[in-house]
Parts: sequence; C-alpha cells; structure tokens
Amino acid sequence: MNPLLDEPLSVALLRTGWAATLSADELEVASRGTFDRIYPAGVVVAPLGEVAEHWIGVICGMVKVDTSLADGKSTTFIGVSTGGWLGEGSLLKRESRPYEVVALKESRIAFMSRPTFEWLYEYSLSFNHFLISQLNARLAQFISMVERSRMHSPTEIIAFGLASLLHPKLSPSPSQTLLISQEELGKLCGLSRQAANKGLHQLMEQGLIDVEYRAILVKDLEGLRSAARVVPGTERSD
DNA sequence: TCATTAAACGCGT
DNA sequence: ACGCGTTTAATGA
Repeated sequence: MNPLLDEPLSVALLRTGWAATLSADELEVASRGTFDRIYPAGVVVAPLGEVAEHWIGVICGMVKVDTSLADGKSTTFIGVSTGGWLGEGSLLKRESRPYEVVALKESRIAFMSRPTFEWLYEYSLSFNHFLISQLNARLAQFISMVERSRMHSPTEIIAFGLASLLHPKLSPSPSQTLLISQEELGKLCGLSRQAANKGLHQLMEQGLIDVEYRAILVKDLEGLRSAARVVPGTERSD
C-alpha cells in the first residue's frame, strides 16, 4: 500500500539529500552500515538519555523530537518528516541524547551506525557539505522559532510549522500531503488544539492549504513561507 | 470584559 | 479507536 515501506533500503537511501552526491564506493559503505525498522504510531524510536550510536533517518512517516517530563507532559521541539535526518549533534559530541524521538505515525526509520557515520565524516567531502548545510538549516529553524514565539500570531506559527515539515533541506519529502492530527501539529508548534484549528482554517481561507480528516494538503508552500514571515507593523494582527 | 486554554462531549471516519 | 468540532468552566490579560 505504501511503496516506501518495503522498498529496498539501498534504493531508499538514494533519495536522501546526502546520498545524491556520494561516490558509488561511499554509498556502498553507507548502505552496509545502515539498517531500518518500521515503527507504529506513538512508539519511541530513540529514548531520552540513550548514548547516541546511530544517525537517524526518516525514510517515510514522521517523528517528533521532544523532552518528556516526569508528570507525562512533554514539550515538542521539532517534527521531522519523510527524507529528514537527525541526531548528528549527539553523534558528533558523543553525548547521551537530551531529547527523545517518537513516531507520530507509522514510520520507517533508518539507523546509520556510528562507525559508518564517522567514516563518511572522515573521508567524504560531500557528506561534510551536507552536514554543514543541514546544521545551518536547523540553526536557522531554531532562530526563527525563538523570534516567531515572541511576535507571531497563531496563524503565522502554523504556517511556519507546516512549511518546516516540508523544508526542502531538512525534510525533502516528495509529497505535499502531511498526515498529522491537528493536536500533534499544535504540539509541534507550541499551540493549543483550538489555536491550531483556527490557524489551519485561516490558511485554508487564504487558499494555501486544504484541511482534511487526519491530513493537510499544502497547495502553496511558497505562500506558506511568506505567510509565516512577519511584515513590520503587522505582527499580532491576525 | 475579552481571549485563551484544557477538559469533556458527541459525531463522523 | 481516533480525530474533529463544539461547549463549558477556569484563568489571566
């Protein structure tokens, strides 16, 4: 039913941003040092505090990165959807993960072993280019999040969140359809369910998306990006 | 007073 | 069983 779920891993890796520019030899090493698993919705992919031994890739599906508190509450940092990779920071720093990774829906997750990651880090220039570009994009994302949380309206925050899930570098998904509940989208954006719902409908009225049951269809990604950008003098004016 | 939130309820998928 | 729309009650600006 979903071809991405049972496609051979080596083929799936070819569609990732970092694999495209690797040599055949490098790709062979990368492929041999990577395995994959399918996770049902709601299952922990990488627990908080685990010593990072793998780089994590979302072959298909969607995960959230959050910190879970003792009382069951959690704050979500980011969502990573199809085509995105995460955890390079913990690998490079040899630290235990300061966050947990949870599947938001059934997802196929790839794990690249530390030795393989370090080999690519050591020997492949294009892999390093990819890493820098990814870290740069991630940094820009977090800077925008801080800025945004201080001055943007809920609608703009939702627009930003949706655009982030379809970020060409961080989650280069070929699909423009996001299968995510409004509550989870709200969590990803730090908003209540009501606020997420309201924002989605405003964006729908602007013709940027279609809202469907369990799904959001992005019709105009560029429009979403500009909807997420604050124009001086218009902030907080819903 | 007005806006926003979590919790609860009922309906539809 | 889950997601979505709505209501309600509490909270705070």
